[in-house]
Amino acid sequence: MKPQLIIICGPTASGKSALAIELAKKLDTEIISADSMAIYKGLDIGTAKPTSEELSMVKHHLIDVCEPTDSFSVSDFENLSLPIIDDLLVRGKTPIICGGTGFYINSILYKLSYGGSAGNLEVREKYFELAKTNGNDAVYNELLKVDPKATEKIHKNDLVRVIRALEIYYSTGKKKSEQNDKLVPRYSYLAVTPDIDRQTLYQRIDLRVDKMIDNGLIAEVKGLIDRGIDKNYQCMQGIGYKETYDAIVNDNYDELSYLIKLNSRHYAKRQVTFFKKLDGIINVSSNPQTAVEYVLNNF
RNA sequence: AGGGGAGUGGCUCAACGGUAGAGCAGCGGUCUCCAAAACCGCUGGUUGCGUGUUCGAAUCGCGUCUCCCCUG
Repeated sequence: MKPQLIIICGPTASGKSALAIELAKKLDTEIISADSMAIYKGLDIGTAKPTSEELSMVKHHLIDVCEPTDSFSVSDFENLSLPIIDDLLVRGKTPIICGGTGFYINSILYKLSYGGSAGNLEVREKYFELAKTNGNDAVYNELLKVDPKATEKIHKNDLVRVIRALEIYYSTGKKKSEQNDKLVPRYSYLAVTPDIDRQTLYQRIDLRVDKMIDNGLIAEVKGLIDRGIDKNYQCMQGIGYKETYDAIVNDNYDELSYLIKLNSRHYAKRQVTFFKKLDGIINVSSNPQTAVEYVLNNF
């Protein structure tokens, strides 16, 4: 029985895209990008988007779907990706999900309730303010009052999650800890990740970052700044973007390359950790040709 | 060559007589609407080398090596 989806995930610079494109050509299908930064128009160099040539060879979805001024969240991703997947399935094609944002991939695989509410900016701001004036513990104590059980799984310093739990409570009247989602995949899938040793991966990251800078990353970020995009916009949180933004503002580029490489390494490490837990994930060769063969044989 | 300063974990530094601490890096992990985000944990050092003083030295003395600055 053929799996419904092929998932290609893994750390940044591991060769996911090349594998996805090769595979899509062989299977005559389309790619759905699961990348929280490639969704933005105008963020091209720093996100290592597929080239226009690659994009013309294989249809890619969920790249360049919003403006740099937009906010975007998992549920946006979920809402956009599911119909595309279903459409491809109806057309008899196997969707290839390719990306490094594990959280987004999870939103395809599992029907999660996400607390049943979107981000509540009012509550969010209020408690961030409280944290600033009275410390993280003060916010944590608030959560202890309304949803003590949620507190067991959230570290008190993890402000984002502590506050999110509060948002859920004050938006819906229900507790985050009462969510009982069953983690049953919506689709059957074959998930693979390129197998690269850490040292090689880091070398590839370094090379890629050098290339980004050579290819005009700074000019790209300057262009965004000229359009009024500042650090408060979500897209400016992307690795490569936030560091370049600071360098431009401070007019000091001494550590730019180092910082982007460093943050990319940390990110890659988190990705590796995240994808380890993906049920049934299979390590495949980091050589695209070999990996393609493997997938075709097991598909 | 003379004078001065510095040598502590991969890096930057702390401790200045009571048998070494931190930040960063590195490694591991968490993840249910900001996820390229946010957060947690762990491993590294017989303090350049030798010798002396002392109950006790990274800390003081002497010697030696290396680096930096100043003078020539």
